[in-house]
Amino acid sequence: MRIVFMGTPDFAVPCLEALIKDGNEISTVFTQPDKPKGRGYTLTPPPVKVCALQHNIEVFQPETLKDGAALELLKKIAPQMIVVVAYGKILPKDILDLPPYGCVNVHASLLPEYRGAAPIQRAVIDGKTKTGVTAMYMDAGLDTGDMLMKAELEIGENETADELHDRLSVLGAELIVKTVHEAEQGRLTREKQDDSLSCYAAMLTKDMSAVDFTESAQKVHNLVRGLNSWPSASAVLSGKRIKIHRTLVTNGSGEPGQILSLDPFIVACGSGAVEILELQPEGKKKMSAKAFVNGLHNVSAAELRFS
RNA sequence: CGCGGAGUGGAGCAGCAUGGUAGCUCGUCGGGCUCAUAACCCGAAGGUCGUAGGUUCAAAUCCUGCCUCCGCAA
Repeated sequence: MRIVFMGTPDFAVPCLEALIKDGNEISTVFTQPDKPKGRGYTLTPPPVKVCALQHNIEVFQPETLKDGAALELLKKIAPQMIVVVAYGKILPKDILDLPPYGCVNVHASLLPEYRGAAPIQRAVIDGKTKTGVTAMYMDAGLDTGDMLMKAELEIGENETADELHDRLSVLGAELIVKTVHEAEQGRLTREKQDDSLSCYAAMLTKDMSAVDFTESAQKVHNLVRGLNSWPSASAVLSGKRIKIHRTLVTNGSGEPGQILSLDPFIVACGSGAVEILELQPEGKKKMSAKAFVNGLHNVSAAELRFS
């Protein structure tokens, strides 16, 4: 099938690669403009662009799709289908209506749950045990179009959002290839989303990264997992800011934030306790809790505390 | 030149303002104790202190350039 692909971050790359490998004709990829990133504000191309260029596919990075230039270009290409995976821009109606096989989107949740920007992380933070990917026709709303196909998977009890992200992106790649096949055969069926079951997964911000140890151990653990590896859960330990990368739920009780033991490194929560496995002091590399404790000089558990 | 922290045996740190003996907690290896052990005791190996210059009788420590890693911010 002749497809125009639109996507931006890592999550979209396996989908693009799978569609290429499947033999579809992809002459053009749309992705977000390069943006300044990291220390020194280096202009960085989005992962989808890097992938597309490796396959000698033409890349367009319009600031907006609304000024007609994008529509004109698309009319010239005349794709049979437009596949959109985490592109990050709203497609205007005249583009949505252009391809005969429609505009198909892959979303990293079991819709109608977790519409929006951060479905993977929100599912982990909420302690969900199951999630998946959904292929759907796009309409004017945000992730509100009719659903076509889904694939599910279980979330591990200690799985991080990053790990889940990687698994879902592979699952999404399989799903979009299947969806394209089914579309070619004319076998797709639409299913309307039940809006009453929907919820919105808003974008993550650094404001949410602070761990509240008065919460239950399970909630703390879920936040740590869900915010890994960005923006990361963080807390202040005896005046120093640290990121908390990996935890386990364990037994123990004490004042929330109190250090119950150094080896293993255990912190009391509102109910239960979490063992911190991996952390990162500000300005330092990520390290095991064991290594962190080794670096403390004659400090006892009682002298440390999360505030 | 966006702001800031840091490079010291395999890991995490101290030492640096007041230059002069390589330190701490672990890990590793050997031995001991023990029914046994991740526990305890004894012993050992392992570092040109990121790199290139400079100052000095003498530099991990003071000065300059470069490389690398990380936090913030985006």
